[in-house]
Amino acid sequence: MDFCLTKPLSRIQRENRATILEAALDVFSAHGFRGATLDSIAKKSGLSKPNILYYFDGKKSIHVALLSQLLDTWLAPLRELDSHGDPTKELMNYIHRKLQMSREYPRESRLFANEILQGAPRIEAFIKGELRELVDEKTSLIDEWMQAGKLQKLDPHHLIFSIWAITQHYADFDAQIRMIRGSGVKDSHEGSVVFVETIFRKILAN
Amino acid sequence: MDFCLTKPLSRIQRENRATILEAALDVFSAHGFRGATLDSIAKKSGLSKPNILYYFDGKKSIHVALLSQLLDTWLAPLRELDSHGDPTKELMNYIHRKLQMSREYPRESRLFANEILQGAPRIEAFIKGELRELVDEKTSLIDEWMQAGKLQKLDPHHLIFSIWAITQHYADFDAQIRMIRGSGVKDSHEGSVVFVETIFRKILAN
DNA sequence: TGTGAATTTGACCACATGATAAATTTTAAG
DNA sequence: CTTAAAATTTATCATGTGGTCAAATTCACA
Repeated sequence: MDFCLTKPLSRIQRENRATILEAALDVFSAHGFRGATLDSIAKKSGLSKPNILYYFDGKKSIHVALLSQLLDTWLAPLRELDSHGDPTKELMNYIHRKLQMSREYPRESRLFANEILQGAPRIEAFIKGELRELVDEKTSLIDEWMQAGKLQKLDPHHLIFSIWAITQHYADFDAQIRMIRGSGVKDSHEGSVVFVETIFRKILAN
Repeated sequence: MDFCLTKPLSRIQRENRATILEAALDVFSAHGFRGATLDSIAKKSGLSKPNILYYFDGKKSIHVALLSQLLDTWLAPLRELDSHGDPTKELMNYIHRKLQMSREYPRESRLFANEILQGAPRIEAFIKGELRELVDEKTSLIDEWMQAGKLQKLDPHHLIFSIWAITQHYADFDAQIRMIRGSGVKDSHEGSVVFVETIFRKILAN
């Protein structure tokens, strides 16, 4: 069994698929695709290995399900960049939402990072298609704002890359950050919000 | 055989160990530790699998050799941050060198990223020790500069993290960047240098 | 409660992969 | 050249892992 276009899922199907995906997200984000094993997913989910393969067509199928689930939510914040809003406010809002996603969904961020690190073999079509289109659209908008003198003139592609870089860094390199700052830091999240807010306001200011 | 503290290496030993490490860097950086196989390293290096195990104690041993080789060069730029130099110039120089390393050694960057993504299991001691000490030292220096009014006041830890985030992003997420910008970009490197230079000058300006 | 469908399990299998041993070839010093 | 050490290969092993299958169990509904 796998995705089912014809029949609605039963209660058990919905619950168990969700359980499996939850466990798989843990395992894939922590060990990468090759490092993840069906056994570890089975153990973490509390289901037997054959039972997992009853709900998904295979290891790849679970991975794909996780990725496509992720990609949907990944695009949302950028999509909401509104051409009618105030440029700085719109971009700062985007940055905040991206940072928030890194905090709330670090596993998803690492899953994505793992995939890109390895050359994005399984989501190449998505990046070259949907994502690229969206980025093209939004960089055009940002460029208009810049040409209109409402933002500092910069390469809008690099601006977006830098937003991704910094916000995702807090999720992807969390282990390093924690080891370097040690336990002597009170509110690690608030500090990053303030810092990111500060530097991007400066970067965008005309 | 593995590292040899007692005897100097023969010519063949030096050459073959270098050949193996070169091939292994390709494989480990592209597929992560678990995704890398001795067979693929053997194939890429042109040596037989048992021959590889004649030069290294095992897969782990090759990986450790690569990491420790990497960590040495990784610290160098930050170490050179000079307390007697001009603060802005020193930091901009550090940023440039870090960006240059991402361009010249993208495989090393990805090897490192892979390791951190998975919780840095093999270099925890290095990060909590040597790296953390160095970062503490340099953040203190940067903080002095800030308190002396020579730089914009910011959390120096976050400043360093943001430098790492942006510079390494160009190596680690290269696949994504290329797919999004497509083939219609002439000098992709020069653009990133200009952008990074611009935003960090602004960030640091008082 | 009875019945067929849905779900779960235990026992496997085939293959990839890290690693070893012994035999063979190559290297280099005398 | 000789010859012992170094280097390389062939054959092989043990284990982990993705995946299958038929039997057993549970579930949902009349």
